[in-house]
Amino acid sequence: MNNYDLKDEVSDKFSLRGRVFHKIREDILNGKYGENEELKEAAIGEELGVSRTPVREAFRQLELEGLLKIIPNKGAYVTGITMKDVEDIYMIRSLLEGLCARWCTEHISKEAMEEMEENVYLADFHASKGHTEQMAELDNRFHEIMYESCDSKMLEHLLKDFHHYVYRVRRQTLANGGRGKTSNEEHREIMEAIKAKDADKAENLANAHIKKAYENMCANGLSEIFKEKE
Amino acid sequence: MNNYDLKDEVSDKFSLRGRVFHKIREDILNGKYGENEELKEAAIGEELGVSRTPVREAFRQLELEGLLKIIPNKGAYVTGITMKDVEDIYMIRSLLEGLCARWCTEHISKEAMEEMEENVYLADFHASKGHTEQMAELDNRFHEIMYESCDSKMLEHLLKDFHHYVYRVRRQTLANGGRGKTSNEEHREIMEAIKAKDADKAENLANAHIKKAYENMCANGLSEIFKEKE
DNA sequence: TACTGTATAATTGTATACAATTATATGGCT
DNA sequence: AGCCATATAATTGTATACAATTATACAGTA
Repeated sequence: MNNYDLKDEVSDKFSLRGRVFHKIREDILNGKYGENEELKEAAIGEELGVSRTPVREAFRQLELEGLLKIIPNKGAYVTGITMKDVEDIYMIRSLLEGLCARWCTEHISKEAMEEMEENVYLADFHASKGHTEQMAELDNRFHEIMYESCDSKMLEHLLKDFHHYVYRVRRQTLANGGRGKTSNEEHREIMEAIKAKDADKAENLANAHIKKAYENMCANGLSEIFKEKE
Repeated sequence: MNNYDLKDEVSDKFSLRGRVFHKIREDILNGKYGENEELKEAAIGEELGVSRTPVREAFRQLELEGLLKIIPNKGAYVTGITMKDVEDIYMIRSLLEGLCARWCTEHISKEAMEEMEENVYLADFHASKGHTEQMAELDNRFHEIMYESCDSKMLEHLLKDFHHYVYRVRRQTLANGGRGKTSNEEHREIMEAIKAKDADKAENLANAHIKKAYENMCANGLSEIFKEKE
């Protein structure tokens, strides 16, 4: 079980529709379908061994996620994700993670605060050992704790969406650079600001944290991922 | 034709599914269905004179919009929108409109800039005449110009979503207070900052503009709308 | 009465059939 | 040849039929 399947709550993995939804989304995000490619209900259904009905429902959901563009009576076309989209998302995320850190400072529970501290200490340990897999898990969890502790369903939902949307890109670049250690230093600072109830500081730090993450991504071959398509 | 039906691009109004989607959404936002009420596919379909198929598709979309919660094999339940949601959205929007104004400053076209100027001058005129209907239209359009000129599909989409999401609430409170005039003063300042290529100023002004709009909403009976439900 | 298991009904999930729309191919015309 | 109209095929939109799951009612038992 990984932490990235944030949409499971809404589109269960076990119904046909849910499985189709997840499958097509992965295929789009992994580049199986190219930009502007037309997806045919019957073809997808046959490939997955289901009828058109669940495929259609999945299409409608993917449209609202922005991954498909459906033209009535015509077809469904892959929207994909561009380098500019990634940049925009990170700038938007930067602001929203800042707000999230602020609200977190005001609303975080004792238990969540403790998990956050634990997270930072544990990540410190894994960083020293070079455990990249665990580092990635802990990084995700750190942000998730923030999302869940800001006491805003709206903001939580938004940030989780973004987080997932750039998952594929992150996965590629996280492996490369050895940002794990410095990233966790930033987590520690954010955590301490929250603990000290310094909302302004927490906001600014979280803000900067995302921007640095983006800069690091760029430095570590974000353009490589897109070079074949753009 | 009003400017609020921003989802028309994605769920056309003329297919059955599109009509069902819009109808149910309106009914939820207008309070026809209460919080946590269960919506049955067959009942809705019968009421609208269509089969379950388009109803199901509409349900799946409404789930992703956050207006329905679908429990597999069980049912669809109305989520609704709370006062806290509105507050959160306005705080989030405040940040994002700021970013939008910044990007606008960097990317707006000559034509859009001109339309924006025109918008402000025209609104000035209608404000002096007390034409609230036209003022509302121009207010919407002002923000839409910004959204469309920030050169970011991501941000544009997000802001249009939020804008629509609080439509019902805005409609109720816009009529009350005579904020039209002061609101347009703020528009003018934002417009001039964009024209002067002062991104920092544009961002700060747009930021404050949304916060003031929210404060005005609260002062003009936001709580009245929710009093029967919360 | 309270509880439980089972049968029945209601509801959602999926597949299929048919209608409407759009794309493609064919043939005649200039 | 190039163009247009028409026929044909392919694809999406909707309705219906059936399967699977969940809720409800009821009888039997302690």
